[in-house]
Amino acid sequence: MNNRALILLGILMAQRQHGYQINEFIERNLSNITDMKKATAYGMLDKLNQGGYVDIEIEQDGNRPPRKVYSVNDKGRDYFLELLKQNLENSELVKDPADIGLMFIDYLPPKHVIASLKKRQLKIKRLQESLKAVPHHNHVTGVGLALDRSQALLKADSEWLSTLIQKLETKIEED
Amino acid sequence: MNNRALILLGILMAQRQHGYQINEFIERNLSNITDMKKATAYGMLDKLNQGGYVDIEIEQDGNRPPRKVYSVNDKGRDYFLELLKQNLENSELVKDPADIGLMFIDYLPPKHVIASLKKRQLKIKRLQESLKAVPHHNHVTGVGLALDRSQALLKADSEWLSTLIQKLETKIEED
DNA sequence: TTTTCCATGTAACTCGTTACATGATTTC
DNA sequence: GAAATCATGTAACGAGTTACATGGAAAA
Repeated sequence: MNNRALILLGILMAQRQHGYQINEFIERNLSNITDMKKATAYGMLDKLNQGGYVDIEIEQDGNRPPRKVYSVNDKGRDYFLELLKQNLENSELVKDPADIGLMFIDYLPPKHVIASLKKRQLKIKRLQESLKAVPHHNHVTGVGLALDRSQALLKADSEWLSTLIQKLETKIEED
Repeated sequence: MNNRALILLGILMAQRQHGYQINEFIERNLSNITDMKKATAYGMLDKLNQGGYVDIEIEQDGNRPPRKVYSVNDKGRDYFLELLKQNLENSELVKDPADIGLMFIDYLPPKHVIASLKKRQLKIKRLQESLKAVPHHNHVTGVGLALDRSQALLKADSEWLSTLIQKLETKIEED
């Protein structure tokens, strides 16, 4: 249900952290997994605190701005494990925008379609490369596992696209 | 950019229709492609009319409620083709909730993880069957093409999951 | 005669993003 | 001395969903 909460609790399970740290981590390491923005994270962390899932301690380092350090408590740990279990069990059809245009390719001349799909192919290749470029010091488990799945799906997408392009090309030659 | 508009214009490209008809079509035939709800569609159709992309004619059949029949005009046709081209060219990483839990499997005993992932497998199988059950009178092109892609991705997902489960099982045996 | 279908619409709400505000501190 | 970093937060906005309202007609 609450995937944002799962992400935040999961990050905090590794160690207590303050919001800024968490947001840095999300931006730097989870950009391929989630779009969660800072404002959303800060708000969610407060909600998790109000719900009694995380504790807050305020710390200060010299004259730097004070920071709220969040840590998962027992209730939060249970909640996390429950959310995790649900997430692992679940599988839903993702409504992928990439499907939409495919429904209507008959309205475009086949040559145009092929040209557009080849551009799509290129973008997929770039995505694949950007995923490969992610440092894989944690590539067996943790974040790396999620990236591994993304790569598998990208590969399948790319292969499917190739055969579609081929079909369209042979169809053109038949004229 | 505007995928809802693309869907509605695409549906209207086939023939002029009134809102109720369009919503029926979406519910019955596009449930695997989009989640768009009635209120959203009605609102969007009005917006497309205000934007000058679709024309409205009011018709009445006997004593039934009057209906607004929407049809794509020339400007709308151009817009549709532009949106279509953009959509076909595009490919972005889908942020799939199914990735999230994978990052945290180390917090759960391997046996629990395996059990949960097997449940996920089952759900994927069910999704595959439900896609196969969609009448494929239009399965070479049109909606069928989008469903074909979904099936390819589901298959890849399922295969990836299987190898992950296997890895986890052999890991357990090593104890 | 109650339910379902036809046909459209709107008001309230949720979730999340954008954009901005603050203020000290280190870096260029 | 200007810019980037640290650290948190809020107000305004937008897209979309939920839930409801309407009212006649057909089906059960």
